[in-house]
Amino acid sequence: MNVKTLCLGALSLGEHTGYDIKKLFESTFSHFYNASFGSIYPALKDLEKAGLVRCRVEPGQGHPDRKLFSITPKGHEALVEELRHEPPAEHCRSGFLALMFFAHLLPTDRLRQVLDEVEARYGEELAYLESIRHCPENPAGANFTIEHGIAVYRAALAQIRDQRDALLAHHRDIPEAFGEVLT
Amino acid sequence: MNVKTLCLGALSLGEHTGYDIKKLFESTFSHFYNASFGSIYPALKDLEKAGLVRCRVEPGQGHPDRKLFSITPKGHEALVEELRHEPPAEHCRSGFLALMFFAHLLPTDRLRQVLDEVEARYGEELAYLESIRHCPENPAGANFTIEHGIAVYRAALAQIRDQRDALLAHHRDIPEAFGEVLT
DNA sequence: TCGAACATGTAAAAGGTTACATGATTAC
DNA sequence: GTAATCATGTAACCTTTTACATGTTCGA
Repeated sequence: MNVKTLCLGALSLGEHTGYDIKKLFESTFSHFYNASFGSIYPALKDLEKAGLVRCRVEPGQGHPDRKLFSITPKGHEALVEELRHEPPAEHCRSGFLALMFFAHLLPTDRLRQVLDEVEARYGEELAYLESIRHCPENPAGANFTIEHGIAVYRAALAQIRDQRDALLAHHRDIPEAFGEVLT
Repeated sequence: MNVKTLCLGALSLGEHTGYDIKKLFESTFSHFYNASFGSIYPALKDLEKAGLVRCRVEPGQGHPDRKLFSITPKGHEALVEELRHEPPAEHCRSGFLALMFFAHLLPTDRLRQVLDEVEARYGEELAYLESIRHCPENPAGANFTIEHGIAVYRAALAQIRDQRDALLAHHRDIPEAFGEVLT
């Protein structure tokens, strides 16, 4: 799965600008995919060159012309074909868990700060997903991803809240200097 | 967080070869980070050049010499410093949820196959994490990441098992051809 | 008046994967 | 005899991020 396919997928939902698609990545897609302008705009350009999307220009008022992209029949076919063969692979890299793995190397304050930050972030993501769930106009698959996100964030938050106090209580600050102990 | 920092972290646990570190990524780290040989070996080389790790060569029996890397005091300092400043960012891209979002574009058989595949994979990951939990020699942080993984996989599996039948029951195969409906 | 939202785009760099090259040993 | 495990490494490629460039409108 890549940005190009997801842009095509976004356009299968209706006509959108690159800016709109960025907002989609930041909202509905945010718990399972991210993309920056630097990958979205070139993706749209490639898709247009390949004839999978077409573009209609709307004069801009005080900002660049809006380029409204829509999917073509060929694009729809290509999307269906890709979804049929794309393996459900996951590339999850959690800086949070990587940091936690080495908790014994962190100062206590820093450990607390990391836990606070992640708890707050997951809380926000969860609140957002809860605010958009049970939406009748969503296709069934979209609701599945929302429920999945809610289930996962709830479990993650519960685990963090459950373990944080014990973790902090047993935590010892590392000594300031190590000298040549490990030489 | 990147492969270089995690290699340094791996070596903070003891002397290891690049091959060992790869196995660590595939086991203990697998639910929050992945890395291939193509990134591990160059990372180790860079770390050695920077004086953060050193290398001891053990003659190989029927295979290339084993290069045993260990962290230097300077490397330990650099690791602690990086962990202190690295933000707990996450880059999770789930091909599974991306596919599910567009479930209405998938043939029913394919949808079932995706669900089966992911359920099996999560089940294996969960079983693995459950097999290594409560290990006394693990640092507290490592156990935190294991418990976190267990909580998240359990929730994910429960959600999939809870929704899959309803999802499949209401699913309609897409028509074979679209023609010019969207033109 | 200051920042956020709207809107597009490029170029360089970072980071990593995939595929390749090599080859012995061990377990089934 | 065939596949997996052990063991290292490179090079080309791919994808994506980051930083930059530009400029208006609207709300606090």
